[in-house]
Amino acid sequence: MQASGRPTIKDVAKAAGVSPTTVSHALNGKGVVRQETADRIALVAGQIGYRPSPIARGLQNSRLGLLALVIRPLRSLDTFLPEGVDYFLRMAGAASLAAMERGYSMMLVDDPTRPGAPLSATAADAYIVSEPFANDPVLTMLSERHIPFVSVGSDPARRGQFIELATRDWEETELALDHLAEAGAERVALLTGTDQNAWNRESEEAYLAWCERRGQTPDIAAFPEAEGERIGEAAIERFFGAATGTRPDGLFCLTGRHAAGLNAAAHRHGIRVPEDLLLAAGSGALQNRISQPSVTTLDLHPEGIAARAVEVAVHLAEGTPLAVPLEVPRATLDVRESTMRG
Amino acid sequence: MQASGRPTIKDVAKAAGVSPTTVSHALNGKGVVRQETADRIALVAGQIGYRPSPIARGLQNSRLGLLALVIRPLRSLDTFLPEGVDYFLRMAGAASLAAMERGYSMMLVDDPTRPGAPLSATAADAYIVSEPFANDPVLTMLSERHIPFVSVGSDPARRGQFIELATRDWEETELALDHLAEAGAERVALLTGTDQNAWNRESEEAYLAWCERRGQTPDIAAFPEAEGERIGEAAIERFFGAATGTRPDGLFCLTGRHAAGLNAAAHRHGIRVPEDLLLAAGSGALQNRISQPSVTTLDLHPEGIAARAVEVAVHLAEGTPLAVPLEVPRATLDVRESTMRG
DNA sequence: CTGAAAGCGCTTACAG
DNA sequence: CTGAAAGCGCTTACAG
Repeated sequence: MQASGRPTIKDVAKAAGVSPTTVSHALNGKGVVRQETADRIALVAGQIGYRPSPIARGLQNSRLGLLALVIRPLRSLDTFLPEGVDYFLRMAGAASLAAMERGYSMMLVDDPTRPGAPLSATAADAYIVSEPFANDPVLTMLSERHIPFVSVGSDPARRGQFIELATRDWEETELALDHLAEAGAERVALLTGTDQNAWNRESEEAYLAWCERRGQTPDIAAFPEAEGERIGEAAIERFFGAATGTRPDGLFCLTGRHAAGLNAAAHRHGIRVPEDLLLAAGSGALQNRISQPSVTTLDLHPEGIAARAVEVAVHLAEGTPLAVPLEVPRATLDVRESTMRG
Repeated sequence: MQASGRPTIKDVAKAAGVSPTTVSHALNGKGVVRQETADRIALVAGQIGYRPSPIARGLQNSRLGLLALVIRPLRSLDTFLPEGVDYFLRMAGAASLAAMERGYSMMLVDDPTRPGAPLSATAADAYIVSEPFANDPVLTMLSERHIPFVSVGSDPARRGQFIELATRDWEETELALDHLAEAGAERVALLTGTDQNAWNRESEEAYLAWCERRGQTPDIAAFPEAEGERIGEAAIERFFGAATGTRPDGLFCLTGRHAAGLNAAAHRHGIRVPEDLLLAAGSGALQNRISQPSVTTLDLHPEGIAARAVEVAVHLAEGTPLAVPLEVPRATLDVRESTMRG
């Protein structure tokens, strides 16, 4: 008996009058065991409630069939509530399913670098780190410990240093900006977040380049992701307040929650969407689909991203070569009322 | 060196010219090691990229600090998409956070009874099984293998046989039905799901008892959970079609997705909510909050349920007594336009 | 202060 | 067909 009271393979062996080796063989269908013996062992094992320890088994090849997903932005979002974090929830769910399909379990881990982190936090065979921050300590730690990982979106301070699933932040931003221009916007502003990740940084770079090409003066404001829809009033003040010079007639919000807040605040201030302001959001949330007016968003296809990330993680865990192209599926644009004039 | 190429404690010992024991002591701050030696060991360990194997460590006390959440209804929902499954996503997110706070990781597991299930699927220290089906094989398996678990909502065929967090399906149904009656409904119908779980069963029982008390003829229809909003037309036909005798003027839908579909379909058929039909849903989804008209829902407080379930699971994992009351927080009613006349 | 030995619960060559 | 032995990578009394 184990300390915890759980019967071990020895207990089964004793009870069945055989050796542990034979129990192992019988229960795993390996080696050669007389049918009669195998049956008896199975019976006895069932009777005394034996279950093989996955930990002891995992010790042989030091693999548990466990993947871990670390969604970094959740740190600053400070919530798992679904409003506006559709993207991450869809990603977590899809990643769990994709892992299951490949014979792995998926663990959601907050921050494995935390001092009090449980044993399991570092026990995964491979890690997926979504949207790491600049010089992200999680990547540093995984790298130092030689734990395989793939990041979704690069660490903006260490591009290309690790295995990363390239996101298409740049082209996605252009997709949205071009759409706003085609819809009739002359002066497009950018509302970004304050997290130091690739999504924010590259989108901003892409926006600046886009403005330069069009000969437009850039107009950027950053608000904390965690504020979500609450930024509405402040953002209206920033872009349309008395102190403002040229007002934008198009706005690209990098997050759906910011867009939702701005959409509602615009209505309160008599700024009509889409007549006065064409509005689009980077990562769509359910409320953007349902709001009045509904808001045009990018669909980044987090399910596709998750599936790809899991595929890579499994290859890393098993040490097989990465035949996979290290990029995510292309985003699509869901055009809605906020960018449809007339 | 390990087979996988990962350095082991022996490698560190060799490189530092000490015994594995001393390495263990030094790295874990146990025993007594001269500062000088400890420093050297730390340095060498860093250099060769040593990381202690959580699996080997876990073997000592056969605990990994890992909890698992099995959300049974996801099987039939067949999706992790957020629409209308707010409840489970909020639950999964909150459970992950609650686990982290208590020094555990949380694993989302599909079905540990599956033949191909990974080692990790059965490696958790304790399991939380949400809304088990009747005679749920997952509960049977966990029970047979003496793996600690708590079910959220009972297995309707085996009530009270296992450790379960009692849900308040009965009183929650009454809360919604009473509200519909107070709002002016004379003939309240019930739209339930087809899953064989406690939520569906007990709600139906509560509804029948409620009808009996009020002297009202019960009117129940069941539609598959997986159909979600697509049930709209069929449900309208069922309750308001030509073949229907007495039409209901109040309707309680057990799921938010069903309610959303019905709400939209009612509008298309000229059935006004709330004027002609008072509508309430059992487990609210975001779209119920945002739809036109918005729909009154119960808030089951999945975060509270998750926190409680994790608390119980941790006690089970650690073998400490359950001082916790085995019941979930009381649901509240979010009254919205669909039940507000005038 | 340091290390040899036993042990955690399994699996796997290998010998009988 | 069955079992003794070694080993997976650690930790932990215990002896020196």
